[in-house]
Amino acid sequence: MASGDAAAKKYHHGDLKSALVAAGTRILEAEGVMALSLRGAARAAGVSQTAPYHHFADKEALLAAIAATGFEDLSAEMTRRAAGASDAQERLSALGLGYVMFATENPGRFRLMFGPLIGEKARYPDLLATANVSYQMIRDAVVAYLDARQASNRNVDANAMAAWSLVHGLATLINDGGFNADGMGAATLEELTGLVTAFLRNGLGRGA
Amino acid sequence: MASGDAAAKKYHHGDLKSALVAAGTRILEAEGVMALSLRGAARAAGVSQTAPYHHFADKEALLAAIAATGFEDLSAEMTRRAAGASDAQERLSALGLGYVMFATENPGRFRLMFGPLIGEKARYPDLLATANVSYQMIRDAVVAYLDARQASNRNVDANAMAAWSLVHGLATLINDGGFNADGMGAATLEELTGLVTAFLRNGLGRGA
DNA sequence: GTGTGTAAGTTGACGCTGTCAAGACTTTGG
DNA sequence: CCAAAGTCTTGACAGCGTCAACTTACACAC
Repeated sequence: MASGDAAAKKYHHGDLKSALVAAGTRILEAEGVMALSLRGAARAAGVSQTAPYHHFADKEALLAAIAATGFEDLSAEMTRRAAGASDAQERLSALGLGYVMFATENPGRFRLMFGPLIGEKARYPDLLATANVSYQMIRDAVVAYLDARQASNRNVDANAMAAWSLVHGLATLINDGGFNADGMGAATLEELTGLVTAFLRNGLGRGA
Repeated sequence: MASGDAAAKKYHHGDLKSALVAAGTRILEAEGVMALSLRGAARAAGVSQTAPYHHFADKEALLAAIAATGFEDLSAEMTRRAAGASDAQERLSALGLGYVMFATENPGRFRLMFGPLIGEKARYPDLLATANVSYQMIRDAVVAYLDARQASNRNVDANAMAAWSLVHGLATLINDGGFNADGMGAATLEELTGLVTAFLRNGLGRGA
């Protein structure tokens, strides 16, 4: 009764839930949100159209699961980028860069994570939990930054939100905004990172 | 042959294109993106399901038209807010506040304007044009701000992008992010505005 | 004014989607 | 070893975007 090497064409798939999330992610990044259908994911996983309903309540639940893995990967990317940081400011910049990099390398998932296709995010505890991990990383880095800087405004939540807004807006606008379109800014990613760092430190227009 | 007071049940609607945009906008804001269908908009406008195809190439074209009116209203809101500003910094803050206010008051349209449902925005000249008007307002205000401040970094596009990112990220996160959900920041809009202003001026943590 | 071309509306149909109902197979626990 | 629970199936329904073919109304040339 050893299960063998391949999860071959058994009647019971074995791990259909993960397979659907993987297939959905692939379709999402390859062909866009509009092309991601529950039936398509089921086809890609080699099961019938209604099999997913034994693992997800509806399409939105699958989207939420995909988004949750997105937050996991986002946290991982930020962790990786910030690994070598030697002080609070370097760490905050590294997190921001990781955030933007994840967004530009996984635009489909990033849009899903923050977009309107998942109506009530609060209904998916896993999604909320993974999202909170990412947020706490930023928040903690902001706290350390404010400490190291002996900042005058210690409203941590507000400052964290401001820092998050900056990188989130940048990521969103690179993906969805009109950048590169007809006169809108043409700065490189490196320039932007430097500018964001300077912005964090000294305000607008005071960069290197 | 006077046309009378109401655009009654004539065979020719008269201004179906505008009616579809209006109906679509109403549905979008009232019931969300997922509930916005071409057939539904046609029903709301009192015409058959295929009538829209005489005015829009496909559903995406209708979405683009709705998004274009969104940019018009965004520019109008920013103009209104900035009307009383007495210096460059006040004006920039007012524009930012107008931006966030528009986003929170018209979340459906805001998401449509920047979201993935309109695949190739470059294919809709009207959309690009109206979007550019909004962007130029911000950009011009940033130029004035940098001048007034005798800023050291005069890379206008990069600075405009940074400022835009800040307000855009804030608007997006308020609408779609996990704010108010389980520990994520709970600052008021006023606090945030003040913080953003201070952020622009002096960097993170240096606010009033 | 009449006639004709074109714009704007119609019905009908196609394949696709999300989802429900009911049945068949497979694993598992007593 | 059998029953219950879990997993996957086929079949069906309404709604969607879109195409094709047809009809109605307007607008301008004569």
